[in-house]
Order: sequence, then structure tokens, then C-alpha cells
Amino acid sequence: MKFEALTIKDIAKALNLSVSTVSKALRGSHEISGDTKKAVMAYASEHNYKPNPIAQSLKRGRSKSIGVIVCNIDNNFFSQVINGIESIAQNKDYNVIITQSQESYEREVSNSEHLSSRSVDGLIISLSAETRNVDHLVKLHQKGLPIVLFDRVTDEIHTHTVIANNYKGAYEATQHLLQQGFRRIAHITSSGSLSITLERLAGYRKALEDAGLKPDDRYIKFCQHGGMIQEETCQALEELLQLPDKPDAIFTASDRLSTTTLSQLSKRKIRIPQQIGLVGFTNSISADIFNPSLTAVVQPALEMGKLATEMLIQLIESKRPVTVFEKRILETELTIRDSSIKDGNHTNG
Amino acid sequence: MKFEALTIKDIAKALNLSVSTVSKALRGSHEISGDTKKAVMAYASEHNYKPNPIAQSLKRGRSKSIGVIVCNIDNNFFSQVINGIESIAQNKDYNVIITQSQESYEREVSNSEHLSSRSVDGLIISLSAETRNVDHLVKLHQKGLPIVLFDRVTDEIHTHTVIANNYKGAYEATQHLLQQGFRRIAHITSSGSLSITLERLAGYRKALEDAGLKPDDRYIKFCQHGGMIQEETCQALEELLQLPDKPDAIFTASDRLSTTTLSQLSKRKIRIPQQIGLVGFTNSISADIFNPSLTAVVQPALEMGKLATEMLIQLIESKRPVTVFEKRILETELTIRDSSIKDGNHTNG
DNA sequence: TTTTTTTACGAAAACGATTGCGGCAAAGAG
DNA sequence: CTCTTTGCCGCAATCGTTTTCGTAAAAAAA
Repeated sequence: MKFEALTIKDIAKALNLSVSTVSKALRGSHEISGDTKKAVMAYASEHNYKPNPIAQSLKRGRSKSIGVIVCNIDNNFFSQVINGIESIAQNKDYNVIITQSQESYEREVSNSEHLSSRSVDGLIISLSAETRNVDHLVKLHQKGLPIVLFDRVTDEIHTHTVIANNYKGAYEATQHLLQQGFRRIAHITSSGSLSITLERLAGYRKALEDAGLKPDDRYIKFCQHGGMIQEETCQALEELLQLPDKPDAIFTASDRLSTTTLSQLSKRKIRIPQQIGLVGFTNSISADIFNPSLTAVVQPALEMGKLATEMLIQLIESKRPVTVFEKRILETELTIRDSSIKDGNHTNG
Repeated sequence: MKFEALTIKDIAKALNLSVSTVSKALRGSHEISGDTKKAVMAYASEHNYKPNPIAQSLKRGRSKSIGVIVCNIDNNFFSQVINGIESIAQNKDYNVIITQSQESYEREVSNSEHLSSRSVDGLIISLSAETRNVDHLVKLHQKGLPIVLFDRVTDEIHTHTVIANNYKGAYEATQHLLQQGFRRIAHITSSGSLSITLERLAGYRKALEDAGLKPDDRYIKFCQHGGMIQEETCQALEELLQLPDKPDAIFTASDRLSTTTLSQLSKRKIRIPQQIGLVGFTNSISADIFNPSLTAVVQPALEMGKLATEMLIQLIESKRPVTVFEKRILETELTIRDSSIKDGNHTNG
């Protein structure tokens, strides 16, 4: 089954003109007479002519498409980011090609190479939890591929980045738990190689210290796969619950970790927040109907996607090499719900 | 910033061969000697030669990419479907270009035209809630663009389709509510123009009739925007609650409708399932931590995406026009949780 | 040795669009 | 009436790859 589209050649033949004349007429060149232009335009719109973008790409050396690599689309944070990416890209007539690393370094490498060999004009990426080495990206970047990093970033690539204020978000979350009277606050987080992990960990630690508490490494659990593997999260939780001084609250650092933790605590009949308080990073639109409703650090995901895309397109379309790079930090929002409010302070039934 | 890749021409020059020889050597043509092949292959892999996919597309008339149109990515059902699409596409070396209709007819039309003019090799689509007319798709299909429909389908386009067994899923959900002793079961659903709406509605009605109850239209509420506009869902719910014989249970027909309904009932301090039982179509991975945990009709979303993609690629790559079209119906699964279990029957704390 | 067949490669025309350049008219200048 | 300018258009190259066809030399058959 082939799909024969109208080409410039067809128009030329129909109007008894040369292809070059038609091409120029369509682009409104001054070297074509008004009459000819009108005739060509009329014919083109009447027959619904659309220039073949592949031919244009080949000629221009640009494909008008941008590649996106995220860990997993089935995650409210990333799907909201993609929402943002798509909205801007659509406006500027770029295609968005989405791929998932599934938190795998190997897939991240192959996806990035695949996308660049597919000649995307630029790349928006959030690193996988397994990624420790970013040579694959550095290489592409050095070859001239514009890249924008978001969320999970690295400074080994000298380019624009967009992140949430993870430090502050984590600080506020922890501080909130402290204000609620929790003292033994554990932290379940992603791989220690991720920027977000370190930033959130730092915010968590600082909040504890500012409250005169000493962070205790036994209360900090890393999940190398960022919650993609449920058993890993369960085990982290199990270890926390086995501690002699069981934590009285948990601060989880990502969407998946938050829901898994909540689910596992329920399964163990541990009452939240009475036995264990819970605050998590999450962009779930359902956090308010969780049992209990989940106090959440919400990232401006849509905004991050939009911003990253605008920055990328700016890089792509800039005439001269860009040398000054921005690091945009967007504020998170702490939405307080039942999971962190000790008895008697209930806000909502 | 331009990104100068190695071309066949460069290899030809370096090895003192012609481009045609190099091209043939790379593709392992029999008309090239073993020595030459080896030399070319060696040079190519050493210098990491990757054929320019755009040039290949232009030549072959195929872009090795498929377009996807869904209402909204930020929805567990669709993101899981996309997960499935991506996994198969990646295997078969196809790019996936994702767009969102946001339940808007206009955006669906423009996205489909844009994708086809971007010369995707095929299209996977689930219709928007606003869509009543599918001429835009029929037109593309007639021009030869392979299309696979999933979830929200139409039979005006004679092609492969993949859907869940909506009738049976709805029947089972309603039957379950009946078995739990609910009698005045309302149904909040999407636009009446969608196939899923009609199928689910039919299953709901049949279950009532089989139980000797007469379906009552006042208990059936359509949301034209499929839950994208929260106010619409709220109003539907409000109207139900204003009925003289208030429903004692609600069966919601989609992800968004289910979560919004749950959230709104909570907000109104209506106890679930004691005052109103609830069952909903949803693929939320968090349904078990909702308050209360939500009895759900779960669709095999991942499988649907995989299947749709396999079917599409089969259409794309088929040598001769395909005339026999499949309608695959995948079974849903009813996961029973607290929202539909009347007091005393609790399965889970 | 001559003729035929094979082998191995190159030239060139595509795919569809863009663009510099050259040319042929008509219009203006001298 | 000749020369230059201007307007309008076509030729041809180009992007990188694929593919058909032609052809030289080498191998096989005569």
C-alpha cells in the first residue's frame, strides 16, 4: 500500500512550469510574477499540496523533530512533563519522538544513539537511575547535537538544564514532618547517582540538622532502580521497620516510591499517620484520594516540560553557537494532606 | 551548530570507490567482491557510519515511524498503551510520534493531518470524545495510510481494531454491584458518541435487566468531555445526588471519571461503600491505595498497545493490500476492592 | 586464439525540495 | 536604433541513499 502524495513536480506539470518556479512561487519569492504565484498557490491549496517534510529535511539538514528520553511514561511526573513538551513543540511545528529508558543505562545509551542517528534536531533527557557515566551524551553533544537536561541532570554536559528546587522541596517536606512532631524520619530515595537524589537528600539532612537532629544513615534507603522494581522498595521498607528504633515517619523521594510505600504500609496494617507519617514527592493527580490522602511535594512538571522545550528549540534555532547556559530551578509546592497530620489535626475527612 | 555525519560519499572517497559500490557493499550485495565488502564494512564500523535515515526515507518512500493519537498521555490507561506501542515499535526499529487530542475534535483532525503530512508510515488512534465524524481518517485511509484503531473505535474505517471487552467488563462490574446488594446503580460515562460508551452502557443495562431491574435513564449521566473537564463530572454527580431516589452505587466508565467521582464523594463526606458503592473502569496503578481502595475494571492496556502496533506494522509491511481485517477483543479483569463491598464483607484493611 | 560468460565495479537517474546562476524577453536609457 | 537594465523563469546541482544499467576485465567455454 503506497500513499502517493502531490509533489511539486505534479504541480509543475499541471501548470506547465518548471519545478523551480513552483518551488519559488510557493515560498513567495520575488523573482516570480504575481500571476504565476497566484496560479501556483491556488492550485496547491486546491489540491491540498503539502511539502514532503522528508525531502525538506534532507535538503535543509534539519528534521524538525526532537527526541525525548524519560525513564517511564507511565508515571504522572513524566507524563505531565511530556504534556508540556508536546504543547510547545506542537506550536513550533516540531515532532516529538518519545522513548523510555526504563531506568536502564543500556537502553538510555541505545535510545540516545538511535535518536541522534534518526537525526532529531535536539534531545531532551532525564537520566536513568542506572546511569553513572554520561559519555554517550557528551559525545553527541560535542558532535553538535543540542541537548537539554531536566529533572535528573548532570553538569558533565555543558548545556541548559531545568530542575525543580529539590533541595528546598525536600527541606520543606522534612521540616513539615518535624513540625508535626515526628522525630525519627526515614528517607527512601532513588539511586545515589542521580542529581535529584543528592539534592533531596541534602534538603532532608539540612532540615533535620536545623531541628537539632543528627541524620542517621540507617534511616536512609537507596533504591537503585528508582522504584521500578517493587521488591527493592519493599525491602528498603522492611529494613526500616526492622530497626530497633523504628522510624515514626517516612519521606519518599519519588512518585513510584511514594505509592509503593503507601501501599506496603497499608498491607502491613500500619496506620498512617498514627504509626508512621508519610510525605512523598509525587505528581499523582490522585494523591488526594489515597488512603490516607498523601502529603505531597509536587513538581511543576508541565512547566518544566514547556521550559525545557523552549530552551531546546532556542538552541536548535540559534544562528551562532550558544555559550551561555541557563540552569532554571522551578519551585515545588508542598500540599499537606492527611498522611502527615498527627491525630487531632485532621484537615479533611 | 551543525552536526556533520559521515556519509557514503566520504567512505567512497576514502576507499577510492564509487558511492554505488559502497552502498552495495554495506547492504551485502552479491555483486561486490568479498575483499571490497570487508574493507567497506571495516571502514564503516571503525568510523561509526550510520546511514542517514532521512535520505533512506526519501528514497524508499517510508519513514519508519508511526504516529499515535490519544486523548491524553497523563492517564494511566493511555500511558500504558503507549508503553506497549513503544516496546514493539522499538523492536521493529520504528519511531513513535505521540500526539494528544485532549479530547478535542479539532486537535484530532489537525494532528492526524499533521502526522500524515509528516509521512508517518501508519497511524494508531483512539478517537476523541468530541469526535462524531471520522471523515478526516477515512480520507487518509483511502489515500493508503494504514490505520489501526484501539479502544475508542468506529466501523466507518475498514481496518484492524483492538478493544477491550467493554460489554462484558461493564456487565461484570454491574453484576458485582448487584450481588453486593446494591439496587439503584447509576452510571457515569463519557460521550455517547464513543464506542466504549455504548458498549459499556449496554453491558450495564443488560446486567440490570438480567437481575430483573429496569434501567432508568435518570441514573445514566454522559460527560461529553470524557472527564477532561472536572466541572462536567461534578455536575453529573450532583444531579445524581439530587434525585429523589438517590443511587446507592455508581459505576464509572473511565479512569478520569472514576477518580473524580471518588474524590468528589469524599469531599462531600459521603461514605463509600456504605452510602454509595463504587466501581470504575481504571488502569490506575494506585487503585489499591485509594480511599477506599477502588474496585476496578482493568483493561489490558499494555497488551492492547502491543497488539495494535503489531497489527499496524503488519499492515505497513504487507506486500499486497490487506483486505481481511481483524477485530481483536481483549478481556478485562475485575479487581474487587473495598469501594464496592458493603460493610461486614471487608476483604482487606 | 576467439567467443561467451561471469565477476566486480562505476555512471547516472531517481526520491522531493531548494537555490544559485544563466538566459531570454520586454522595458528603459542613451 | 543600439545598449543596458529589469522581470520572470528554467537549468542544473545539491542533500544522502538506492538501484538499474552499462562495461571493463577476468574467467570459462569454444
